[in-house]
Amino acid sequence: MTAPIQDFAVEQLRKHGYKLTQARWAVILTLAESPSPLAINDLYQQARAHAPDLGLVTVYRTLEILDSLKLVRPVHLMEDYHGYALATPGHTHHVVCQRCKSVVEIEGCDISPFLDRVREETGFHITGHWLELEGICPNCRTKDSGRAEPA
Amino acid sequence: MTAPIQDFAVEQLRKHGYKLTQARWAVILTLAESPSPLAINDLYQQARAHAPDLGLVTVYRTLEILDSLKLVRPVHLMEDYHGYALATPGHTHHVVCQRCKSVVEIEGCDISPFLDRVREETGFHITGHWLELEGICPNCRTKDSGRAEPA
DNA sequence: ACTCTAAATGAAAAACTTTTTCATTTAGAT
DNA sequence: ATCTAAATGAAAAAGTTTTTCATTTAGAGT
Repeated sequence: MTAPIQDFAVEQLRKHGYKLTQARWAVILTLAESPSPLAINDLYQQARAHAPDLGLVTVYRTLEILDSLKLVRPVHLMEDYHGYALATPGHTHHVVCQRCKSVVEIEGCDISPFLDRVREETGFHITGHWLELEGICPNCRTKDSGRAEPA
Repeated sequence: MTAPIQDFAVEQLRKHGYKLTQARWAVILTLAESPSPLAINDLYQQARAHAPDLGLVTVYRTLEILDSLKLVRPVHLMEDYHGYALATPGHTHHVVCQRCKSVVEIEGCDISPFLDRVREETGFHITGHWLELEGICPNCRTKDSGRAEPA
């Protein structure tokens, strides 16, 4: 079993000289526990379960740090929703379930044939990409028209 | 030579029963003329060159319509910037130049080998994706450390 | 275990963004 | 030219994010 993702986040935080405060722990834990990306306000609400007098400002500030350390990644959906999910370091992507909004992180991705084509057609030198996938998770697929609303 | 992209937008607007007002024309033209995706406020400022007493509210409202008709697409960059670019219908992506922020639309994309892998690994049934590419455009590449700042 | 201090916090205010409301104007059908 | 529903801009309201500042806290040094 690999180390929980929140441990990595905490380790990195420390490594970069940030203190591990209750507020930060609450935010990290909430993100780690959440099956789906959390919009800032939801993150705030849920994190208060772990740290009752957490302030919204602190959530902003913590996300800012986590983002700068690449420990969290914004997840945009095709429709409206926009939230954050914890991410392991390196180049990863997320698949989000349309129905229940749960996210799964995907390591690596090989879309080089496509990138080659773009390079040829546009003359751009491609330096990076951002890919988000949307689908239906196995769970929602079986329980076909079942429940499965997230918090 | 294919029809200018703004003509298509106007045609669609009409087809859906929207009036072609000065304000809307200014917004569409500004987007069409812009080499790079425009954040809402920049769009507003620039569009006022075509319609001096345009209001910001109208820019919001126009974008809302254009978005609902899929005539415009939000473009997120890895770093901060977030703006809108006119898009032809159907499934397309954008490549954005890191240096000068110019965008080029890319038609079609075949990343199915990758999608197959994700399907296998996660069990998700993939229904859609959102891909954005970042790179250096031919222009910025040749004029190596040259200028090339957009508006 | 206790002390100390820079870093972090929450509350309030300020700044900024987006949406709503409403009286006036305009596109375009007749 | 006339008419009317749709669209507009200005102002207000609602919502989001950032700044400021006095208080609290993590954790290094003792």
